[in-house]
Amino acid sequence: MKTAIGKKQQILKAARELLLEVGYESMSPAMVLKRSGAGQGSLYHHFSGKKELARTVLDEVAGELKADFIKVFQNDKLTPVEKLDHYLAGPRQGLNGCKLGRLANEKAFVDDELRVSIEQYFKFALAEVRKQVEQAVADGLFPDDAPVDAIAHLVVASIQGGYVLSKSVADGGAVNVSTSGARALLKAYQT
Amino acid sequence: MKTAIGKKQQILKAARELLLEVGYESMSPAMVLKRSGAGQGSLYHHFSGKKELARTVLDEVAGELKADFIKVFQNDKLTPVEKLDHYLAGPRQGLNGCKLGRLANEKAFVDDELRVSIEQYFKFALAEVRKQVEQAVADGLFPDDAPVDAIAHLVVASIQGGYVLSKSVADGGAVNVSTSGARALLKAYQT
DNA sequence: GTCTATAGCTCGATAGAC
DNA sequence: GTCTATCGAGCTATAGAC
Repeated sequence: MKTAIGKKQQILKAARELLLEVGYESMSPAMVLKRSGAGQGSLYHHFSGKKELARTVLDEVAGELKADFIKVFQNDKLTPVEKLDHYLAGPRQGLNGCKLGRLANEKAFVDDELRVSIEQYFKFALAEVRKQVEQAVADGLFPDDAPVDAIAHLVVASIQGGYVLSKSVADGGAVNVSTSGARALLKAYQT
Repeated sequence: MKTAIGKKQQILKAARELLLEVGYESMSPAMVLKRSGAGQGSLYHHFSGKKELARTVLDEVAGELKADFIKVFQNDKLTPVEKLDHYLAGPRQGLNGCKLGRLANEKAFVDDELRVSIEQYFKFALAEVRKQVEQAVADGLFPDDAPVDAIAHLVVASIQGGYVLSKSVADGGAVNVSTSGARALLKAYQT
């Protein structure tokens, strides 16, 4: 018999919110406990420490983002170029930042095991986008000499860079302007 | 008569390095003092605190980056599209991240006066890139109906997002792959 | 499994001698 | 203008009762 909602889930929920709101370095265990309503003991009973808590949340988030991805790209009624367009179309909330990409520059993610969560997600995303670009070339939608890897990187970067612009100029819409630029150029790129 | 190199300059140099290496939240005054060889008193004599120190460094950096920008875009022998291509060509060191954009997601930059340094830089960058895109349309190099603002955002985002990818997958080259994608699409966009 | 209490440390900033 | 000494607060983690 399962408990209604255990402290572990409340702690995970609070940590997920805080990782998006303030990032990893600025998220203290004390903040997590206050928001979740749990005591010190609960956190360190369920997790070895802050790092493992964050790692658990990030792996969950990465899995969800991958599922969103697959949902768009498995629609067999769309051409590869249409799938890329749908993926870019969003819309996105720029002031939050990407749940994973927003953490990439933090010190704890440089040499650390924490980075593997976001690394695996972005490698997956780049590979999925690249597949669509390759298919577009194979279908004659994009030029034969298209630099598929570069275009895949650009597609993902238009989102991540858009988030950086949104944060920098405090304009939640900037990320959607950026992706609309990518959509316009990809549309014109079709042969 | 000027002192050889005052403690103030040594502190600024150390802070500049640390802001690029570890970011703002993770840069403690103690680290700045250790690297610069100065004592506590020197830092708080020249600056009101950590925030003003960072603000001073970021304004300096923003000024330098703006100057680099102008150097590329004032070359009268290049077409607007060639200027954009030169700007994107870099190359860039992805593992460092953008000296300003890498900070955009930190908590202290959300509601804070610190953000104005990077906001002003990105607004300047977006405006400069947009001018080139507009000129390209005026010169008949880009289509008449080109979404100039969206393309300008995309150009800047291809760099910032490329840096995020480089950090995330621990591959310093990813940012240059991303910008090469933008270059390819812009080249093909010409009428 | 959850709680409170507290340890040991580092944070950003201040005091005051020279 | 530079230094050392130190403050109060908050950090991550542990101890141990229930």
